[in-house]
Amino acid sequence: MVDALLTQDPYVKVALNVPLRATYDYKIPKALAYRHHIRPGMRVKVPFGKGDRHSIGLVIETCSNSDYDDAQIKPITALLDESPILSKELFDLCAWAARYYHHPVGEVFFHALPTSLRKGERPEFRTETWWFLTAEGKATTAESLKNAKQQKAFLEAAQQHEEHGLSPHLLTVLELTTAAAKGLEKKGLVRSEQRNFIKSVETHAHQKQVPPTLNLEQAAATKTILAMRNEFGVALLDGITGSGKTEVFLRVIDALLKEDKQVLVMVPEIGLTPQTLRRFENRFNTDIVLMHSNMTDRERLDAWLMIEQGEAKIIIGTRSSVFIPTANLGLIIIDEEHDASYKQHEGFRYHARDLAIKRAHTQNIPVLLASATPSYESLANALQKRYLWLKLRQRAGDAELPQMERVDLRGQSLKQGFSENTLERMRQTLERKEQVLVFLNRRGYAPTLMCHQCGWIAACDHCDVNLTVHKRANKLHCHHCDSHKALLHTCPECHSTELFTVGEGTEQVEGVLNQLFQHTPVLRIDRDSTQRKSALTQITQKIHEHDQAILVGTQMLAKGHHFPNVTLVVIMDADVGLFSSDFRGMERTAQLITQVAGRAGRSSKRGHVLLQTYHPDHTAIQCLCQQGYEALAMDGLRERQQLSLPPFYHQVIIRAESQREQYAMELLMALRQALSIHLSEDMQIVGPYAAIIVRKAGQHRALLNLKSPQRGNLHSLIAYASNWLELNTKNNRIRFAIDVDPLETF
DNA sequence: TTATGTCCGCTT
DNA sequence: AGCGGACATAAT
Repeated sequence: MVDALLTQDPYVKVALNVPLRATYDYKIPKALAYRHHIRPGMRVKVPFGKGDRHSIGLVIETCSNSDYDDAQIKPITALLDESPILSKELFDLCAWAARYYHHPVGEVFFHALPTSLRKGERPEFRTETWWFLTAEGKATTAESLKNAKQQKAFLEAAQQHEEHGLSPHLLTVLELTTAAAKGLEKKGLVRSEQRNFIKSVETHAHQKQVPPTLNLEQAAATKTILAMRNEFGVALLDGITGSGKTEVFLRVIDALLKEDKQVLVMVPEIGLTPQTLRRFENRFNTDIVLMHSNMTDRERLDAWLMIEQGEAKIIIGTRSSVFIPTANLGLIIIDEEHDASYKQHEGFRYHARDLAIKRAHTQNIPVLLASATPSYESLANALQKRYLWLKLRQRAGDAELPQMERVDLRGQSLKQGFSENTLERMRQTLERKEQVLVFLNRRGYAPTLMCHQCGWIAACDHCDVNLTVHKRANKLHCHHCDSHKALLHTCPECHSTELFTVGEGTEQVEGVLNQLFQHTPVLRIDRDSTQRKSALTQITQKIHEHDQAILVGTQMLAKGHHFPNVTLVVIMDADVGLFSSDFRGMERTAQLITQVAGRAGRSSKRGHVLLQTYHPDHTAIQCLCQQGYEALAMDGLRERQQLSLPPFYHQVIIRAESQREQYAMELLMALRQALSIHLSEDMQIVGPYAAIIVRKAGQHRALLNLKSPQRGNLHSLIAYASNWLELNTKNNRIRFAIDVDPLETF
């Protein structure tokens, strides 16, 4: 019997890219089994759903039997990979993540792949056409082609580049046409060859920078990190703004490159990648690959392959790059590790920092977390000696940390949000030909549009929020669901034309400052002013052109930018987040203020920070101004411990949403009931409660909060809950999401 | 009466 | 997710 030779199991469990927790069994056609050995991590095309629809799936395991009746099991249509597309390591990481985050496996696996591979394309580089001289072409003089100018030029070039051939890149540089090439090919003088596209072979001609001298702290940190390079470990590089963390990265990377290892550098968002990229390119003579959501599918696949095959040694990427396959990874760096954008807050709600640590653990390599304002989680780990705590408390060069001053707004008459005192300080700064940075974390013109006659307020039709006025765009914009409508000039309720705005956003402040400082350029940096591609670069350029300038912006300003001539930072409203209902409000505010403050005085001139506040005596504001972020964080951690909050307690939030008002809440009440008999002593259930913004994008939202000091019990409870939810949400169009280690609890 | 909309349930 | 089938509602 030929079949006896078959060692392959007859069935496979396949994960599909659908929000379903189940995997599906298929049989392996004999013809396929004879020729290929199907293993976990390979992609297959399978029939799925009604009609003759097909989906791409990933093989989870092969098995000798199935719970299903053989007759019901359909055969695989095609095998798409000869070897697993996901390495064992990444496969295990995804499987672990699916379990940890209680998310459907298929979606997790497919999230780890670039879009083109999700669709079933082959994992191959883009190819490009190169042109080479033939023996005949070598013997022919270009002069003999005097009638065909283009061909003559082409042949000359081909002869000049006989050794390496002509790349498409060279063709454009030398202004040669493919038409000419094809003409010569017919004459047998040149031939073409399809070659793998490897990232444009731009020789980075600029001179490699000479590394600056490290100060003692930097040198010590570098040494310590290098000492842990051959095994798993987490180091927290806790360096104040301007302390030269990046320089430490560069030194460590340099050492690893010499050992031919790869380094993954994660950054919070795309905005930071070009800047980081430049800094790295100026130092290293190696291909650096970027990975972020603004790239095309093709670019992403090429980048993915470059890393997988070890062609590129350094990758700079956002959240999703934690899943990139590597040939020889030696270190993961997570810059601005406190940043909330490492956590995906939709669909598969993973935290890239936490997954990076998990990944490093299984690959036995170190992780470097870096921040001037570490998350309370990481600080707790550092305090408990789970992470190595490396502190940089000196600014690089002769720069000093800026002085933080409170500006008491109580009883002051304000000029469009500025106190007279603040304005005077701004004037003085500008007179010294220095720059002022004004921070206001609210974009648009004003957060409210109100009717003077009847008190009507412009609200979103789909969410329980007010609409933000955007004057320049002449729109009312919902910052929660992105819907917008034309700016109104008459009240829809009482038809009065006396509509007025309440509060200020960056757009308004920009206008105000233009009025107040007519001879000073005012530059706004927020999501609206930087939407166009390269707009941010243009603005940054302008900032560097002028010595005197005012920058106005939102938290975009807080993220890693270097403005050497800014010596005064004005924080317009330091009280936002002081009385937040979210327990992380204070942490966030402190991080934001500290980061923005850190933009001041980065060169030799001392910087100053003005915090406008109505609560100058608030302990947090006082602590931040006088003792700094670390002291405030230590207080915060003590408080978290007393109140049984993260990182001492672990949380899982179950969110439910439904078009109908009460459905989500009722579902969660029933769930709470169902869970109550499975509760162990140390577990708490809070809720269900309505989300702070109950209705968002037309959906009514409720939450159930589960807490426990121990992960184990919590996870089995969630596993039960997720099953229960799958069974109980089928028929009433309620959608649910499980959020493990949530960053937002409302 | 037929065309169009909405909800439900199923995928191996 | 994405689709078809069942049922309900609106137009002809």
